[in-house]
This record gives sequence, structure tokens and C-alpha cells, in this order.
Amino acid sequence: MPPKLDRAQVVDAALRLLDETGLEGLTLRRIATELDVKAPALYWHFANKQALLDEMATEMLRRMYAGPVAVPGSWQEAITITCRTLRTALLGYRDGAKVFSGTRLTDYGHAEGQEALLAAFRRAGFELADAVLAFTTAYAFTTGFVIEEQAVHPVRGERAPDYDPDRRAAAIDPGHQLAAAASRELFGDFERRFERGLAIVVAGIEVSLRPEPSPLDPP
Amino acid sequence: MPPKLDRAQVVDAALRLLDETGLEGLTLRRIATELDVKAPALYWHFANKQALLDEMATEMLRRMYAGPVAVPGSWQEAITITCRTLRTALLGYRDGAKVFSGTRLTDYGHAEGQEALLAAFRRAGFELADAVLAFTTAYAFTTGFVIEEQAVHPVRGERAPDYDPDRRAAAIDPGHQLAAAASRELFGDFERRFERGLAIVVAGIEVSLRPEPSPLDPP
DNA sequence: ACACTCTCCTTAACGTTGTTAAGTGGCTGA
DNA sequence: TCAGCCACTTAACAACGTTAAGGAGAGTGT
Repeated sequence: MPPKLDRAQVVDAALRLLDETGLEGLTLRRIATELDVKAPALYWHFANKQALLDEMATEMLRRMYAGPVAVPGSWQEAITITCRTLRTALLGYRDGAKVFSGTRLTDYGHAEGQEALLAAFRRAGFELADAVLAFTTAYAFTTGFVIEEQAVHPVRGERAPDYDPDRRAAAIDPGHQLAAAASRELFGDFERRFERGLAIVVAGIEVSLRPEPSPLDPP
Repeated sequence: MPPKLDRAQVVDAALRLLDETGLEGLTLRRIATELDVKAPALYWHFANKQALLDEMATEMLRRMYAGPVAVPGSWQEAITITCRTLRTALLGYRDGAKVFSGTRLTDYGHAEGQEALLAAFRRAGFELADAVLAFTTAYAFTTGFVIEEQAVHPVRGERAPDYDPDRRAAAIDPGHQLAAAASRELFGDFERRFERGLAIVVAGIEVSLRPEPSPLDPP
């Protein structure tokens, strides 16, 4: 009899269910039921729940790199597209950023995309250490941004009731006018704010880590 | 008879225990035991566990602002110190960044610090919207950075075994030289990388959101 | 003096969760 | 034919968050 299950099917079902239930509603029994199987069966394929979550995060990355990854010439384009794609990938699943940032990746299939990105920096004359710094800074911004974004919008299009800008503005001590007025900006227009924030990071890299203009290395 | 407990004591004990057990080991029964009380007693003071976690996050912020908050003149100093202080505050507790980013704050006591920060931007001529953008960008970077930092160093001074740079370097397809070499940079020297990353963000704000040099508003 | 009420905690229990132990049926190779 | 592995199932465990019910003690009204 052919096996009912393999790891890929479990991961796939788990990622589907994640959208319906959210991370805290994602239980092994539900995943198993979805697959017409009892919960302990999952332990044949994964050591424990954390291993499954790790694999889910890895699969999210894998699907992200499975899309159009034509990394273009300039490092500015490369890092912008990478972060934009990462955000889209994380937003593609409910609690995507939390799942992603809570797990260790299980394989290094993403090394290829990373290699291309780092290569773009090197071509522009960046030291490797600077390229890594640039990359991780943009990356930290992206994950941090999406975690907050998904706290406000747990599901695409809906808004968590606890993040009502007007309520926040009203609750703040009226002596703090700027903070109150900021409420309107804080919880909206994530699309635009992400793009502008990313542009800030890229511009900062450009001014702070300017590569040497010539390929000569000083002694 | 005077009550054994109040909200502040519960929060305090919970934050103490957090360091010992980590977020996933932090159970209501353990917190209760620590307070010489049975678990259901906590429900007199908090509606549920999430409410306690929210209060813990708020208390973390409160303690952060309780320190020396002399926000200086320039917006560069203000935002640098704010983010640096936030990182320190989050690193002060095991899984601090995760607790923090997973909760909604329960009061707006932090509005005062935010007000001072925004005021520094306004004094420099920034539009409020730009000040908020600058602030949230640096903030997203900081939380994203510390979440990753605490994944590698769950407890100050110790390193999670899964994040061994050499193992990662060895596991990566040798065709990807840059990605493999990057492993050495990726998991170390968080102190320096945070400072440089923050400097990048600040420099980016400076170039991207340059305020008008004069206090005149165009019509 | 007594009863009433309010506060703050306990005891007991419920349903659910991740996880383990033990068992079971089908397929493969000798 | 039969041992042996694979891939599940059934049964059960301890632990979790949470709820229901009750009780001790202090304060108040009469």
C-alpha cells in the first residue's frame, strides 16, 4: 500500500490551514484531520511540531524563490526586490512573519538567492562584510515591519479592532499632541510606508557604505 | 485580610520567571506557584493569559522610560538613543522581543517619550508624517534585529547550538562562496552590527527626508 | 449581635494540546 | 512462506488555559 503521506503534503496542508486558523489555532490534530489521518501519524514524518514549523518557514522561502527571481544588475534593485518579495511572501500567509521569525531554516536552498544578492554588492565594490551588513539591516527592517503589519492586519483586508487609530488618538494624554496626531499615520498605509522605509534603508546603505570607486584594494 | 496579590506583583513575578523559563515555558501555574498562590487566582487580576502578557510588554516599556530619558536636541541623537534603549530593554528579558512584538500595549504611558522624539524631528523641520515614517522605520529595524538576535542568543552570553556559523558555512552548497563566507558575519558581533545598522537607517532618513531649511511652509 | 455583601482566593474539574507507547496490517525480499 | 520493515492507528499521559462553585475573612448596616 502506498503511503498516504509525505513531508511535502503535511507542510502544504499546514500552510493552507495556517490561513484559516492562524498560528495559535494550528494544531497537529487539525492538520492530521485535514489529511485524513490521526495526529500521531505526523510524528512519523516530523520529530515534533517545531520541526514542522521549521519546514513550513523553509517552504515559504522556497516558494518565494520559486517565483521570478531575475536579480538585476544594481545592488539597489537587487535588495529592493528581495525585500519586497520577502514581504509579499510573508504576507501570503496569516501570521507568516511570526512563523518565519520563530524558526530555524531546515535547508540552505535559499543560499542561491543570497549568493546573487551578495554578488550584486560585490560587483559594485562593496566589501563582503559591508554587503552582509547591508543585507541584514534591510532584512531586519522587513521582518520587523511585517510583524507589526500583520498584528494590525491579521488577515489581508481585515483590521484588528485593537488597532483603531481614532481610539488610540483619543486615549493619549492630550498634552502629547504629536503622539496623538501620529496615531493616524501609525496604523495605515502599510504599502506606502514599507516602500518609503525600504527606500530610506537603501539610501542609508548608499551613503554609509560607499564602496571604493576603483577595484583596487589598498594595501 | 490584606490581599496577597496585585497586578504589579504578578507582572513582576512573570517577568522574573520569563528569564528562567523562556516564553514557551512561562505557564500560569508556574507564575502562581512563584507567588504562593494557585493558578486560578491570577484570573482575579487578569482576564486571561494574553492580558498578562500585554501588561508585561507594557511594563517592559515603562521600565525603559523610567531610566535616564534625557532626550537631547538633535533628532539623530534622539532616535539613536531611543532605539538603543529599546534594544537594551528587549534584551533585558529572555524572548523579550517576541513578547513585545506579540502584544498590544495596555496604556499609553509611552506617549511622553514618543512626544519628545517627534518633537525633536519637528524642531529640525520635519513634517509630522515624515517624522512618523522615520520613527517607525528605525523601530521596525530595531525589533526585527533583536528578534533575530535573541533567536541566536536566547540567553545573554549563551548561543543556540543551531546557529553555528561553521556548520552553516559547511552545509551551504560550495558553489555559493559568498553566501558561505557570509555565515561568519551573520551570527556574530550583534553589538557592532546593530550600531552600524542603526547608523545606516539614520543616514537614510537624513538623505531621504531632508527637512526644509527654513520654517516657511509653501502654500 | 447578627446577617449581608464584597473581596480574593481555593478546590475541582473540563476540554484541548503536544507527545509517547504499544499494537496492527500491508508490502517486500529471501 | 515467513521475517521484517514501513506507515499508520488506538490508547493514554501529563500539562496547559480556563471556568464553575465555594469558602474564609473583612467591612457595613441594623
